[in-house]
This record gives sequence, structure tokens and C-alpha cells, in this order.
Amino acid sequence: MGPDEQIVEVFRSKGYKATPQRISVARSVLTSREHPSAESVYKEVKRVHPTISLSTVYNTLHVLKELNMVHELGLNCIGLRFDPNTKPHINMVCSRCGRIRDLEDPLFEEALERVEKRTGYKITVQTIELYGLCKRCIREGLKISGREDK
Amino acid sequence: MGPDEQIVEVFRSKGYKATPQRISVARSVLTSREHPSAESVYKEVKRVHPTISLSTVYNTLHVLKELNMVHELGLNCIGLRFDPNTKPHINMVCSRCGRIRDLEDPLFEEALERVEKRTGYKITVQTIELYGLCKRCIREGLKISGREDK
DNA sequence: GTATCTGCAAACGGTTTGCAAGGGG
DNA sequence: CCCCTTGCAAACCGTTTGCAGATAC
Repeated sequence: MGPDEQIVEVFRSKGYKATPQRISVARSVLTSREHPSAESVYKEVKRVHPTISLSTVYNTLHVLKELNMVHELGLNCIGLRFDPNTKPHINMVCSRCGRIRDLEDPLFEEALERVEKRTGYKITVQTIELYGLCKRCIREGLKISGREDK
Repeated sequence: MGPDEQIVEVFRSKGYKATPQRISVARSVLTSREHPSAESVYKEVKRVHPTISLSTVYNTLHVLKELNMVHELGLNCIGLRFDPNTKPHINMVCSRCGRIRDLEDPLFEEALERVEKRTGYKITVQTIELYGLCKRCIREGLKISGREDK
């Protein structure tokens, strides 16, 4: 029950009402390590609030984003995903299975800094998305496609 | 006219018919440095083929992707974009204006290799997408938003 | 008590699909 | 001449919006 009170606190501190639906959505996404989609948060929260609507889930996720409790990942190929890890890190996205793995790498950080310096860009989205195939899908893939038409 | 014949060649070599529409779409995207969206390719090609449909543009872009003539970028925040640069490089995406800048950086390549080794991932999408604000938009942004509610 | 929030349903925007007519090889 | 391709329109899918009734505070 401790974490829930913290969540309530954060909502209220910014003038948002701490409704049961919001608390459930927050708990779901904040405790997830799956970089969940809105849909999957919806499915989980539905178990507790069977009448909750997808729009309420989206609403809450956007509020959480505003409160800097989650990041919203682009991941266009896969749809929106939400990430409770708001520290700088790399998201390795598997193009095949959609699984996302977090990673930190100092060399990468360094490279990023240099890129910022060279270009004058300010990288504001702290989570970086790399697309590829994960170990598991590489194995799968080798079995299936010697060549992939269509 | 030289490049067009090459394009015709590539289409036919894989059994695709070299229709005028396809040639126009191919020329448009292959000569663009703008990482164009399907829509913007459509607009450009429409000047030559006023009756071309968006679905034909998508069709051709997917064929070009299959022929490895372009890469398809995720860029979910911004929609699909297509990139005629199929060499490994970094795409710096400005979250505000949508402009995309290409970049190569050896340190970055090295970091990527290390990441691959550490994770067992195979990074198949050679173009990497970093989100941020470009120099220009930082200037704009500073003028506008001291704080951005809603 | 009242402004905010919920849940429904409809709108939305970019992408994809089905299909009849058209055109490439 | 046949099959692939085109262009249109409708379907699609995840996200967003509008609104009347419900609820947190």
C-alpha cells in the first residue's frame, strides 16, 4: 500500500484527482518492466476495473508523462510504448517480437555527447531506441527465412 | 535519363514491372535528401502523374524497400519516413520540426558494436534514430516555452 | 457543491486492402 | 494476350476527442 500513497501524492501535488482508475493505471505501468503499450495496461487494469475505458488509460498515461513518471517511446513500427525508467538509457527494440531491453553503456553516452557537440542538437528524449533482432529471434529467424519474399 | 534506366533495370531484375508511376516514385525518393514521408512523395509525383494514388506510392515504396533501395524508418512520433541512404548512419530526428539529419560517427559505431556483443542482438536496421531538438528549434523553443503545460 | 474525471461512441490520420478496369512485357 | 498493376473507396488500427453522467475532494 505504500507505493500507492506515493502515487496519490504525486497526482494531488499537481492538482490531478487521484481516482481509483488512475491509481491502478499508474501502478500497472510503474511496476512493469515490459515497456507496456496502452492496450496491455488496459488489459491488466481491466481485471480490477472491468468498466475502465481505453481513453481513461491514455488519459492517465499522458498525465504520468506530464508528471515525468514515465516516458513515451516512439517505436512507430510497434505503436506507442510507455517506460517507467526515466533515467537515460538505451532501448533495444526487437523488430520481430517487439520485446524491449534496457541497456546502459558509457561508451554510448560518450558517443552521444560527441554527437550533440558536433550537431548542436539537444537530445531531449533520454531514451534511445535501437532496432534489431534479439538473440532469440535470430535463432528463430535462421530457421525460417533463408530468404524472405513479400 | 541514365538513373531512370538503372531503376527500370532493378525493378525488372526482380520481376517487377517498371511502370511510369513506379519510376517516378523511385526517382523521387532516391534523389531526396529529406527522408520523405509517403505523403510528400505522393505530392511530388502527383505533379507528373496527377491521377496516381497514395496506395501506388506505398506499394512502390515497399517494393523499393524489398529491393533494398530505401530503408523504412520507424519514427512513430512523426509517421513513416523513407531513406534512400542505406549505408549505416545515424538519423538525428528533431521532435519539433521533424527535420532529419544524417550523421556518421566512428565512436558511435564502436559503441554499437559493443552493445551488439553485450546483448547478442543483431542490429539489422542500419539507420539509428535519435530524437531531440535541432539547433534551430532550440532557439525557437527558448523564445516560446519557459514552461509547457498541456 | 462543483470542477474534474469517467466511459462510451464517434472521429481521426496514416496505412493497408479488395477489386474492377487498365497497361506492361 | 495475360497477369501484374493501378486507382478508387472502404477497411483498419491505434489514438484522440466530445459529451453526458458520475465522482473526488
